[in-house]
Amino acid sequence: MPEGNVIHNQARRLSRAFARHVVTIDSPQGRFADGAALVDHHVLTGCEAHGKHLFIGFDNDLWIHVHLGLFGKWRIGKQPEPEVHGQIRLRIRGNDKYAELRGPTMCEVLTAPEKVIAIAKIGPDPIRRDSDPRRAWVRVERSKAAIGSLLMDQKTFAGVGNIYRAEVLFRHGISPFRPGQEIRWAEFEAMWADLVDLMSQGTKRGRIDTVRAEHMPEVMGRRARKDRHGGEVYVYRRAGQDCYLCGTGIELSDMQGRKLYWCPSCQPA
DNA sequence: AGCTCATGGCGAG
DNA sequence: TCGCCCTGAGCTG
Repeated sequence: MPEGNVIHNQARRLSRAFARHVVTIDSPQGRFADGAALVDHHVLTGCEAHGKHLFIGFDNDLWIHVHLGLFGKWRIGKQPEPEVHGQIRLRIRGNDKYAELRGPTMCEVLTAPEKVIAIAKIGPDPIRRDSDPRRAWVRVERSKAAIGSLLMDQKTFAGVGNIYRAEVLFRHGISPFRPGQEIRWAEFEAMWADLVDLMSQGTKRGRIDTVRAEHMPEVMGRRARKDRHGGEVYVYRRAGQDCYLCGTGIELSDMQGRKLYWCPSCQPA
């Protein structure tokens, strides 16, 4: 259940495990058998992440394009690999490592031009140094849609998901319901810079932490014991609990079918 | 054992 | 905007 930081992390791990190796590619489940045959026994040249999209390159100029969706998962480990169990869409085997992909929304083979087109459809990704935030700004600046919705729009902010959306809005005191048109350049610029920092940190750590150092003592003292997603956050999945900073109850509503968390007092309309 | 929910996105209407 | 796809963990009973 990944946001962009996780995909970038996986791209690095896959590159480290397989780049420059001749690899065996197959599909134990069978649903990717045709695609696997196109790149099997080729040299894996490297992996790239663009937002939540992962591209795995081969020396015959073909790419595997993977999107995990909500349920997809990679498992990467050292040989010997465990016995196959469950539905493995794609398996990669090198000299000493293996990787298994389960449950992706998308797993297909693209030619190099098709890969260029796929990337062009994605907006700027805060984790990539080559991203141009002005591409996001022009979409925000002229949109009547809520900023909470724009942050989840992959053509505007590639790689941002439900946690970073909620947390970056909280950190900047911005209501999720404010239209893009009413966001000022300074606010946008600050949020973008913050996403670059938070998501890059998230890539290294493999978890999403958004609580500022000066608030940690307060948060650690009052947070609920059980929260599965793993990092320290201000509002995500904290509906009904008190805001760590002002004590107001964290609100929950539905925005385009996704859960949205915010503090009505720290993020006034 | 069965149900619900999850860091997503697509296509039909 | 809704339903649907995909899988696994964490509940309930």
